[in-house]
Amino acid sequence: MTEFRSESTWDDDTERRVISTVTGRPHDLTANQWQAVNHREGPLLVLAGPGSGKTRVITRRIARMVETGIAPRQILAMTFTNKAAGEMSARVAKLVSGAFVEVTTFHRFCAKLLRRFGTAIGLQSNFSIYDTSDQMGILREVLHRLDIDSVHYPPGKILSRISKIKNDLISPEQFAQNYAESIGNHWQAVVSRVYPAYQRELLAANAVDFDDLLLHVVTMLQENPEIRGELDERYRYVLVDEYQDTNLPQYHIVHALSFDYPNLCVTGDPDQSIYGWRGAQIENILRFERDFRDVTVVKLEQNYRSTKAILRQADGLITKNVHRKHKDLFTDNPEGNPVELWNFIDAAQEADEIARKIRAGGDEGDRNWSDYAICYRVNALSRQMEVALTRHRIPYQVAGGVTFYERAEIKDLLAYLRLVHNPADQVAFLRAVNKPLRGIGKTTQQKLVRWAGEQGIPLLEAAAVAGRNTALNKRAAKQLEQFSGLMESIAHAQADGVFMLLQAILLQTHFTKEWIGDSSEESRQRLANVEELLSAARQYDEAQGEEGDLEGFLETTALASDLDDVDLEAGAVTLMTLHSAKGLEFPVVFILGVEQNLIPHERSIREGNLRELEEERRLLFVGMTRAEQQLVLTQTYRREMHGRPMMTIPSEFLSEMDLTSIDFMSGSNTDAVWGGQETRWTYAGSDTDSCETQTDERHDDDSEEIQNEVKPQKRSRSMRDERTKTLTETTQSDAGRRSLKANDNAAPLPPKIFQVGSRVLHPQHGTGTVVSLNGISRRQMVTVSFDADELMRTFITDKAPLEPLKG
DNA sequence: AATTGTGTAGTTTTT
DNA sequence: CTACACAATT
Repeated sequence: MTEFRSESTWDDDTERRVISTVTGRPHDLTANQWQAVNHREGPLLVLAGPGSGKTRVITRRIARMVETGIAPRQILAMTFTNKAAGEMSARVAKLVSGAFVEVTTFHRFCAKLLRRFGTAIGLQSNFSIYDTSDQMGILREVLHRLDIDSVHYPPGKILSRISKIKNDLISPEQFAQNYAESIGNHWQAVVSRVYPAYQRELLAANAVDFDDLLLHVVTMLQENPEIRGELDERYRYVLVDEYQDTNLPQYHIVHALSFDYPNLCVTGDPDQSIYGWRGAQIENILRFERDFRDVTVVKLEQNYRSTKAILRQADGLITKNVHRKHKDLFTDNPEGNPVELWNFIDAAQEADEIARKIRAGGDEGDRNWSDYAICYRVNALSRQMEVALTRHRIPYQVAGGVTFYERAEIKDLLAYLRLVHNPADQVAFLRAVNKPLRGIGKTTQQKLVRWAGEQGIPLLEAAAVAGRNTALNKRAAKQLEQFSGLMESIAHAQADGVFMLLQAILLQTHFTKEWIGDSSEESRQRLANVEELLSAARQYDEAQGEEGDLEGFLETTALASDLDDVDLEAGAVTLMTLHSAKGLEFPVVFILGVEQNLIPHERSIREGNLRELEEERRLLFVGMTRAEQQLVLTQTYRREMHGRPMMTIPSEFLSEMDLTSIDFMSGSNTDAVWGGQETRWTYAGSDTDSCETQTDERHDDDSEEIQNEVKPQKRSRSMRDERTKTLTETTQSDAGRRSLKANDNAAPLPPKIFQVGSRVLHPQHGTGTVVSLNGISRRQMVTVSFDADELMRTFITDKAPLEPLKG
């Protein structure tokens, strides 16, 4: 036993002083957590389940390192989001006052490196950072010049392809060469022309896109071993959070900084890898132990967040993933309420009932609005929820949407700032040049772009000498020269800080002139936005003191995210996608639309690959594990998809859990039990009248269109008698349904009871054995393996002429 | 140069 | 159905 050592440390959550034990381990850390916190030299992998106190471990570990004598400047902690970086940074600062530890995002860190070392790869230090709309601007120019039709080749799609290629660390030259050497399709042909041109334009504009921030750093580190060595030595202790979400460039960066000093600590959870579609490589975390020698692995499996009931269902789900490292999730928390599955007729009812429930929780006084989160797979689902919350007068915030810095007038103003800072910035020039309107229209702009391209000079320079361009008419040339003069004057304005510079711009350009006299709501909003930008600039200046440089301000605006201003204590219900919910926690969580084609998303089903399906499962897992006390999943009977009402199919994930199903579809309830699952059994007879399923017997190429569209009732009888064909095999005519209608006011038919393994009889297919059950209530489905042909067929229990056999 | 019309596509999006 | 981009108007 080591010598008794008395020490005390700050509890980062409660600010309570905690006394250490004999082992030196603080009371508020478990043995595993302490092992991670106390680890010093060598690679460390922390596999942290949801709610296992991962952030605490990281911050405490950083504090511990500083306390035990490591120079703060040798520590680098990297996260993905500003928010995570901000929180972590604040917690570290609280633990070790006075010591500055660099806690930053990957992108910010890379931007910083490029400002310093970017010249090594042909970038000037005042480069601009292009967001998606800026990228579009460049790309449109490129497409126009290459005479590529943007209808067949949408810029957005091209960009995402380029992004994918970049994330695979393939340079334009390599891509073009690969294409030349192999038989490519027309998309590759286009990309092999566009990608190099796009990249050239970016460089000419002294600009980088988000991917480039990482990519250029990788290149810079590869081509300059001395810089890599210097940085490796400087950052001797590197920590990376959410390592399961790193992509290839990030992997290279982290490794490049951990070669001579492999004190790399990564934390993450393979089960929460949900950004594979964006290039994140779950393999990075899975192979960590093979990437380094002598890796210490710490597993944090105890959950401090959720009830036993919630954790059990989440764990039950995630264990269905085949490609997975085993983890034993457990909690000492109470059992809590069962996880519920609420069944609704449609999205309107779904939204209304949830709002009603939240209202009741708030009114009873034991819940705050901010206790609730409503999550969904796609943003489109937020709409009806918003309507319902508004109607019930419940305050809410939607994570996502348009970032402040992406609003038109703000981007316009920022374009001036960017142009001051980086006169080569083409997108900024084109944005600013005619706002406010000064008669420099599209044709003039195109002529200027062409001419400047030929001359090989930036647009601003070309504008300054526009008189020499014979293609331009006199008037246009004069306007351009005037604009150039204006920029000159702004750049030389006696401006101390960003705030004053912005004021100079507003003054000299008469930016707000057209809105000032106008009392319309739109103008009012725009002026308010401008005010807000001014105050953001002032705050920035104050925070930075005399240093208040333009570069830093622009970087902050460029790297801002719409998640940054989600305030968890805002006293409002939070609406967000399952993706943006990662890392958050709420007492009560609703997950909307747990339906096939929504989650798992239709795309992941269509691709038919397990990898994508498993990512969808992880996504649901992430959503479920956000809940502390109460978790509710919902599904509806029909839902509008792409504007058309469709019958839904229960998510296949539902059958992988054991949820308490509650039916909101009608008032008349009869209890029933299936496969040990308690269910409120309902027939919504009156409602069945208003909708009808339709056969999808087309065999054209469009047949990937999903399942059964709901049609209004005015259909011929013959149409009504056609068979329903869902994704599943199915259903007998609606004989069953008709009898139901006749029985409208009579006692409902008892449900047929099937269990996995039980024997059944089908009039056409003969006898068989039940293989699995899926779905609930009226849409409970049963998959049967038939004796005759050994084929599996799935039926909607309630519609198929399938009878349980005894024995 | 702004307005109106037409067509088309329609996940998720830490930066 | 709706949002968006682009084209064709005035």
